[in-house]
Amino acid sequence: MRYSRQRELIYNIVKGRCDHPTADMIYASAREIESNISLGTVYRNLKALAESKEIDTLETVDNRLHYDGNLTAHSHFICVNCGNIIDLFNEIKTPNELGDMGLSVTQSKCVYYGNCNDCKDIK
Amino acid sequence: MRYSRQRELIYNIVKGRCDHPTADMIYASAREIESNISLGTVYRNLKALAESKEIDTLETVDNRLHYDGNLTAHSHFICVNCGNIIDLFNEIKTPNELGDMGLSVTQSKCVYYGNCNDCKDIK
DNA sequence: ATACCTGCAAATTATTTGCAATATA
DNA sequence: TATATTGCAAATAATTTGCAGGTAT
Repeated sequence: MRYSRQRELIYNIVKGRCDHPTADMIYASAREIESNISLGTVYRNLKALAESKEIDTLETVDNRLHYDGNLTAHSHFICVNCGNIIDLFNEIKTPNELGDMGLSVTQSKCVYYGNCNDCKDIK
Repeated sequence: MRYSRQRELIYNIVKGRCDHPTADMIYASAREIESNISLGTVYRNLKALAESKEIDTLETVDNRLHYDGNLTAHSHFICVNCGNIIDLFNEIKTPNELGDMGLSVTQSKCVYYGNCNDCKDIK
């Protein structure tokens, strides 16, 4: 991967914020600094950065991909009312522990990724 | 919600299969029985059934919403190579336990849903 | 009879891609 | 110089929606 000013900007934006922005949010931020950066470039670089594991992705019910600059292991709480996404560090897991933070959990979804038995030897 | 033959069909399709079909897969199944059911009807009813908690949704990296007829608490394993989605029951959680099933875990994503502090009193 | 629900097709939204020009190594 | 990357605009893919007619209660 060759260096590009645009990719570095996008990387820094994602790394520098604590919310979990979508591509268009990152595009808006980027244009404040690089006024003619294109949306295609933002999408292309977000995808490249995610593939090279420099940033992480978060899939939500709103059907838009969210990006996360924090690569340390953590979970997320998503408010079904306002859509706010809250980071959960320190192995906070039980509904009771989350309740103590003011978060009433109604549902949880846990997804593991990796290679299944059939694809064990591939890549 | 009023009864409709189409919704009952869609509901039965989602409940009756163990994979985690997308809207177009459900549409294809539905058309085998109800040959002129429309894609819009499938989308509308899947959304309605998910909102009324009769079926569940599963968000994946492929950016298509998957549906799950199994409402019992369980997690999922998604193969990053073939995209196959495997149900994980019985509180199987650690990478070691998953390894024993032939699943090599490289990543996990856990998302909790509910109301945040600001939205506590809403609905 | 009153809405809810449908099929259809067009609209919307998110994301991807082809291309000619530009920038990096 | 070779080719990765860009901006732009058009294409694609998933999902939603407006509407006129059909259907459940």
